[in-house]
Amino acid sequence: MLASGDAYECFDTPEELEAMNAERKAAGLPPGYDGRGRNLDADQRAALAAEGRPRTVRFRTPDTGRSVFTDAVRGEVAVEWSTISDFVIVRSDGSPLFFLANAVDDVAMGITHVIRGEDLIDTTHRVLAIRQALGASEPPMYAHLPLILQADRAKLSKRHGAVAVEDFRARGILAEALFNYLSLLGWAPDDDREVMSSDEVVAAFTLDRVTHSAAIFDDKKLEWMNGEWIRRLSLDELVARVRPFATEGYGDELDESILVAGVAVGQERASTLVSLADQLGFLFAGDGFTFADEVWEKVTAVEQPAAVLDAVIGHVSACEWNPDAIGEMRAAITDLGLKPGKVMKLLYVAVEGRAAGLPLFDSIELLGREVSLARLRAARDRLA
RNA sequence: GGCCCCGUCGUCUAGUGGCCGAGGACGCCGCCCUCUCAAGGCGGUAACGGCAGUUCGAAUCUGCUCGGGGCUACCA
Repeated sequence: MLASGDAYECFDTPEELEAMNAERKAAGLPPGYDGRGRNLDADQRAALAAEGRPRTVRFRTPDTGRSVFTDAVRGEVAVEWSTISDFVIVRSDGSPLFFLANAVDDVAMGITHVIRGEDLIDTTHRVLAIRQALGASEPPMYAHLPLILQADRAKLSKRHGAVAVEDFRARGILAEALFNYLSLLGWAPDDDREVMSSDEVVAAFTLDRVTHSAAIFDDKKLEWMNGEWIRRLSLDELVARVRPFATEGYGDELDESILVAGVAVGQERASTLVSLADQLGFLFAGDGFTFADEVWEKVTAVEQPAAVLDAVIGHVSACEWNPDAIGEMRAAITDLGLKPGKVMKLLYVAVEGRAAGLPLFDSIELLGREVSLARLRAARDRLA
């Protein structure tokens, strides 16, 4: 490109370029290279190089005409060459800039389709010009996808929120859900489907249905979708996904049957693996079990809390051992003239340590009669 | 500042001149179910940025305007 004149050597110092842009700004001109190094002859270049000045290579952009390419999602995209000044393609340390590397790499690898973010749409003109100067034929098909923005409409950045897949994984988001959610940002199938597997998305995807405007990332919808996927997983699969979080929180020696049973109960409503694992805590607390102090006052501020606990203790110590039979405790509560729903939170705190968690009757069954009674009695003692 | 891209409910979107007095989903609100709730059921709230024009007819076409984003580096 140097030989053909498509590119030329420059010897400007950073200070000079800075001064040039300051001047242009002061004169009301847009920033950009003024082409001062364009017409140096060989002797001048040699002299400047001899001075020890930094050497860069700039691409010579046309002074007139337009650059046009057809984007698979946006159609024809054009820009006047006069608005693009000569740009650097080789740094003073000899390394190539993105535009050059991009063009060369795509040509070398025979790339046929370039599908990327809309933030690169303007650079396409430069890359295309370099390809042409390189003598490459048949430019690839370009498709620029809309950007994903944060709630404040700013570009998603590492400084705000989770943007790395590891962060989503750590939050207990399933890969299936993240893929599914992301695929629906800037694209939609021609029917009403939303919860789709990657195979279904791949089968339905076409570039012409890609949206044109940027999309804002909605965590709420992601979590909803994650819940949908948690419900779709087989129990074995879900247990495998939850296990790491459970062992991290409750130790490596977890009772497998309890874990499986707990996950089965939690699968119905959980929205993330983390929240599901979190709800399992009371099953593995052992002697370290404690009530949530912050809610104790509130849940005990009901009618006859002591009588309720006594009645439930009585029922649990004698009933058959299955959720339905354990659930008969409601009758015992009703006998006291109380509505079960009104005092149930007290029992949740007593058994699970918190006012809301896995369904109580299943939880008591999993915990076993002995442990359940011990916890109920501990709550009763604390009341007194 | 210049250039480029974009503009339908709070959010993701369907919609390509009449089927739209705008559909779905998340969220939110209410009710129901109910042992808590994060699940489920039912219902509701809520949008074509604005102004001109083209047309018998515009969310859909054109212009202007306003708004948002991107690029404009010896970042990628």
